Amino acid sequence: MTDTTMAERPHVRGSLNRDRVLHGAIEFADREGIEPLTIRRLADHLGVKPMTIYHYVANKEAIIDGMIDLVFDEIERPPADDAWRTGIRARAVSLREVLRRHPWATPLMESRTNPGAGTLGHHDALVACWYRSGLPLEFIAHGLAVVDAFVYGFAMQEAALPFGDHQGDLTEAAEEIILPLPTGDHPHLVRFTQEYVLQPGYDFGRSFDFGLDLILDGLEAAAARERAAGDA
Amino acid sequence: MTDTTMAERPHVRGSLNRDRVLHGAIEFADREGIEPLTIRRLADHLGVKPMTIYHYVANKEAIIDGMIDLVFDEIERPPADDAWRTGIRARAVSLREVLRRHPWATPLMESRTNPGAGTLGHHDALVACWYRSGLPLEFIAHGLAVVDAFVYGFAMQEAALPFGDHQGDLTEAAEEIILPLPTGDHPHLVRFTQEYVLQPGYDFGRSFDFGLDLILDGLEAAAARERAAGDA
DNA sequence: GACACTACTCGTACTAAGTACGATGAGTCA
DNA sequence: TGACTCATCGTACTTAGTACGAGTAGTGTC
Repeated sequence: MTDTTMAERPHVRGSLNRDRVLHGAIEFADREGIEPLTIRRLADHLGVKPMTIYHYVANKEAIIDGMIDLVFDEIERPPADDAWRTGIRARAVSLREVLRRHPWATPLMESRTNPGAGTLGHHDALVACWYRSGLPLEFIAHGLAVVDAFVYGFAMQEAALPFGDHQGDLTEAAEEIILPLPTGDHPHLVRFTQEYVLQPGYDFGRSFDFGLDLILDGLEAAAARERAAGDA
Repeated sequence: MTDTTMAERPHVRGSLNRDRVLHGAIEFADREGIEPLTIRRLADHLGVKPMTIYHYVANKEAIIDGMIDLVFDEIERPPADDAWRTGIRARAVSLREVLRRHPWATPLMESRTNPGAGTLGHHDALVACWYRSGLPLEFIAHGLAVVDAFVYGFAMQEAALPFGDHQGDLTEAAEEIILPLPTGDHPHLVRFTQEYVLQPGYDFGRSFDFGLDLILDGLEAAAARERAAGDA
C-alpha cells in the first residue's frame, strides 16, 4: 500500500493560517465538545503537528478568544431600519440559533476579557438598536440585561439536554436518570417527567418563543407606562 | 525553629471525610475559581497529600458533582404553604444569591449528569411549588424554563463582571476594555459605557428585580388569560 | 503487652496536556 | 548556486489526574 493517506503525508506548506486554525477548532468543538479540544487533537484535525499551531496563535487562550469572536460574528445584527422590537427579537432568535450550533460557546460568550472585532461590532450594533428605541436609558440597560440573560440562560439549559435535543435521546435520558430513583422520593419530579416530558410531542424549545415574547411584551408595556407617567 | 507549622506537620488521621473534601473544594473555588482547582492544590488547602483525597472521592468529576450538589442544597426551597408566585420568587432570589457566592458554579448547575440528593430534592420542591399553582401543565413547563433561564443567564452575566461586582473594579475594567478602542469604532458601545455604566450609582444587579418581576407579571397575566379563555 | 487487622495516608510513577526552544527544510530571490 | 526567510516540526520540560501498592496509626483480641 502506498502511503497516500492524508494523515500520513506531511502537511502542505502554506495551506494553514490563523483563520483555518480557528475554524478547525470550532468544527472540532461542535463535534466533540470543548473539553476534548486539545492542541494535539486540533493539530491532528488540521493534519499538522502540535507545535505548528503556535505559529498562528499565541496560546490556547488565544484560540478560545478567536473562536468566540467568530461565533459572535455569526449572530445576525439588528438591522438599522427596523423597529426596536423587531430588531431585538430577530437578534435574540439568531443568538439562540448560533448557540445551538455551538453549545460549547454559551458559558464563554460573556466571560472572555479579550473581545475581538466580532464581539465588539456585535455589541455595538445591539446597543445601537436599543438606543434607536428612544426608551429611557435605564430601560435600555434593563432590556439589554434581561433579554440576554434569558437567551443565554435558555441556551445553557438547551445545551444541557442530552445530545440531539430531539426526542429519543431525551426520552432515554429522562428514563435513565429520573425514573429509576429511590421509589417514592421526588414524586413531583417523577410526575412531571411522566406527565409532560415523556409525552409524544414534547419540545423544550417551545418555551423559547413563549419566554422571549413575554419579556418583550413586558418591556413594551413598562416603557409605555413610563412614557405615560412622564407626559402627565 | 521547631517545625510546628501546620503545613509541615503530617495531617492528623481521621480528621478528613468526604464532606470536608467537598467543602474545602468549594471554599477554594470561591476564592480562586474553578480552573485553578486541582487535586494537588486542593490537597494543600486541606493540609494533606494529593492521593489522600482519592480515599474519599472516586475522581475529580465526582468532586465537581459533589460540589454542585452542595450548592443546590444551599438554595432556599419554595415553602409548601405560600402562593406559587411568592415561593417561586423567593427561590429565584435565593438561587441568584447562591450563584453570587459561587460564581464558578453557574455554568455547571444544569449540565451535570449525576444529580445527587441536593439537586433532586431541590428540583422536586420546585416542581411541587409550580404544581400547587394549579396552572395548566404547559404553563408550568414554560414557567420553569423561563424563570430558570433568566436567573441562570443573569448569574452568568454577573459572574462575568470583573471581581467584586462592586464599583471600582468595574469602572477600571470598563475604562480599560471599552474606552481605549480604535477611535470612532463602536460609538454606541462607548456612549453607553460613558453615559450609563460609568455613572456613579450604576449597579448591574438592579436589572435582576426588574426582570424577575417582569417575567412573573407576564406569567400571571398569561395564566389569567388562559383561565378566562377556558371558562368561556 | 504482643500481635494482627483495618482504615487511612502517602510515595512513586505513568499518562496526557500546554508549550519553550531551537533545528530542519522548502521556497524564493539575488 | 548560495543565502535568507519562515512555516513546520522534534525534543523535552512542567503541571495535572490518578493507578498501584507500601507504610503506619489506631483498635480490638488473647
